[in-house]
Amino acid sequence: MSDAEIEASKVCCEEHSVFPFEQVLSQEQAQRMAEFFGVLGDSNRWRILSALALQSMRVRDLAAKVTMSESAVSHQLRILRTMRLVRYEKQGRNVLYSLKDSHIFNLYREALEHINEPSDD
Amino acid sequence: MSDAEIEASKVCCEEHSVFPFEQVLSQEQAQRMAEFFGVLGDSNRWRILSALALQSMRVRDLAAKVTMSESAVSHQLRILRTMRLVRYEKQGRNVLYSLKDSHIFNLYREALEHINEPSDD
DNA sequence: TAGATACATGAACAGCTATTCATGTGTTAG
DNA sequence: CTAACACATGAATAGCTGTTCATGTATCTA
Repeated sequence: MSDAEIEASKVCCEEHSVFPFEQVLSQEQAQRMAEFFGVLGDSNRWRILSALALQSMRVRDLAAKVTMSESAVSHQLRILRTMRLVRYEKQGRNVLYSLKDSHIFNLYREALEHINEPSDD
Repeated sequence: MSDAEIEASKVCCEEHSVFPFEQVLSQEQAQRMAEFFGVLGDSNRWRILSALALQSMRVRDLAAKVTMSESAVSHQLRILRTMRLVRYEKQGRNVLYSLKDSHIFNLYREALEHINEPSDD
């Protein structure tokens, strides 16, 4: 491992405690955050995302997997697509949906860590 | 930097791509996630959190800072307290609120990274 | 071409949420 | 003790959200 790589690793880790706020978020910034996290504020969307994390799927199979109507799933996928959380790929009359990137994993783990943290009161 | 520290750095960084889902989230797991992220799905709560990130504050000052009524802020702080995102500290007839841990920073940065990511369509 | 299949979408409605307003509780100052 | 202050909280209401149901569009099959 080169000195440069070691430095890179160090920065990578320290990055997690970099203070991200310089002032109170503006209405617009706060709104953008809220819209994004709001999408993650629905249990059925989490079931859909976790299903797609395991395997890319058609709408029909996805609906069966998470026990929702195809219509409901389709509506939700539209929202997830708007937030660029899932990828859309038309294949004949089917549509294959898949997870777009790994940010959702990091968010999930971070949240889980927070939820499982001891009370400390 | 010792070899051990270098290894630690490496693990820290690689951790970010560890696959967290073994199967579709259960209704209960999904519900827990949704409840947590739902709290982050409100722009006023983000403004409150960002204000507290800059400085611990009384309810009254916080309300002024984010231009909300004291009552509205108090209601929101209750929700943030339930999710253990803020710390409550009574000081006479004032109450000092502060950010509880740094998870919120990581979530914020992760979200921002996602939001700012190029479309790639 | 006709019918079936896969998915999307608009409207409507039920349930949830965040604010306001009124009021309650505990603390400090006069 | 009394008034003012800081904050919390319950009820009510307006606005938002997610589902269902009906319908639309595109694709494949017979």
